Amino acid sequence: MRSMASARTTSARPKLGLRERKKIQTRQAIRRAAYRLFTEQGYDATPVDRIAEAADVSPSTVFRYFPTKEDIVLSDEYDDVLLAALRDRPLDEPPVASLRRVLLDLFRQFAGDERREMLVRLTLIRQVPGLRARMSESMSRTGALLAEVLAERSDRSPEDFEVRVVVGAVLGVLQEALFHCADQGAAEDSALAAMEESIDRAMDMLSRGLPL
Amino acid sequence: MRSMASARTTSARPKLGLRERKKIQTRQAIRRAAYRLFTEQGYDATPVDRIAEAADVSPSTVFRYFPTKEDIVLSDEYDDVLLAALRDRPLDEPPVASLRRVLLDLFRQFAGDERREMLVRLTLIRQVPGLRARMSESMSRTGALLAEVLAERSDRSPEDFEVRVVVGAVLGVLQEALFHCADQGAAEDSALAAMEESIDRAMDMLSRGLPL
DNA sequence: ACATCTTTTGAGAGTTACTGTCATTTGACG
DNA sequence: CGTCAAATGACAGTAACTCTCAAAAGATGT
Repeated sequence: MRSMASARTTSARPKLGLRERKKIQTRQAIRRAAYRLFTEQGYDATPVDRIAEAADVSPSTVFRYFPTKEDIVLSDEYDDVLLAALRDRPLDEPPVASLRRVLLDLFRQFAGDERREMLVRLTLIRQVPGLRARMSESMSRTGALLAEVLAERSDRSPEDFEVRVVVGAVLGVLQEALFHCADQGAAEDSALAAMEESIDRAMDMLSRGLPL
Repeated sequence: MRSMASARTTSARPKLGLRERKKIQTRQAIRRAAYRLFTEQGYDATPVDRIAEAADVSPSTVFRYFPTKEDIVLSDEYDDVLLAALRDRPLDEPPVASLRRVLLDLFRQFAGDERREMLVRLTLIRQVPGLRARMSESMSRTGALLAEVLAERSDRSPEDFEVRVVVGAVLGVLQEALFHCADQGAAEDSALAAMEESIDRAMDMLSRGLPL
């Protein structure tokens, strides 16, 4: 019935069995229904049962696809992209520079539909404390992965303190930039551009040192 | 029945009515019972009902004192101390330096009992994902408060981007330092000392810039 | 086209973290 | 000691999960 948006996300192989295709469909159906209900009536006000109903699946199925209600909003597949991109940076590039590039590239890759969805997600996360909390955690989980790659690239132990500090700082700053944008510009397109700029500025501050 | 530990925490006024004293007592009773059960059988494995039982209060009462189970582990009163201390720093001191001082002073003030409790808390937080998540959030909440004070001190708007970036970086780094220590040294006293040093090093990196 | 095997789904029962209400208890105070 | 306000406990209800098991549906070989 619908086939537009999945083209780029399903980039891997067009050779998918009916089973796999259906899985992707249900996943999207659940997410769409959820986003719609969340924006209409609010996150807390929409029980999972109603989402299931709207997506025309059983509650069990919803929980099979998303272990928690929060995951419906939070789960994404950017980690792998990020890690791969980081590995591709030249080895002599300073880590903060690499991180900056990789993050900015990621944001720029978002197509129109993805952008709009991203804004919905961000405002939801902004408003619901539970989502904020879990997002911070998933970011620091991503951070641990990034730190591993960085450590590997500079021949350090995976738990090297300095690497972790760098990543911690970058992510702390990133989150701040993200929320800063979500705060001001719920205003469509400009918001994303502003976000890129914010990230850029923040990273500059980090590599120059924080005098302020 | 018990009155030893509350001496320093109750520093404000010894003029407490029986009511207030009992409130403090129950609060401590609940927390102690919870910590004991958590370390004995694990956080997820101990329902609130059992905590209530062990603390000899009703489940309702537990929820009255701690809105969520997570709050039993996470709630503390350091924010006010931190903010007050930050306000007391000389105005010409660079913000990162102020933050460093204020944070280190806080850690140094901890007495023996408080230190041990702190370690229990940290390892719990480390192990339980839900606690990790909510801790990140409460830290960024604290961050917002710190940012306000810093902005005020340098005549900026409370949402000033640079201030938020600075605070974001400092807190990101702080969390990393905290977890780093909790990771390695569950080893009693040395852990806290190591923590102070970690914070110190991390802050140094921040103000010098992140070249690595 | 059919039989079989595997994966996905739905139904239902159970647990637990909360929320709200209301009657009872208990410290505060004149 | 009586009265008022605050703290407590008992209870009912909701919603997010978890587990189990049987039915439905896609994959696979003949």
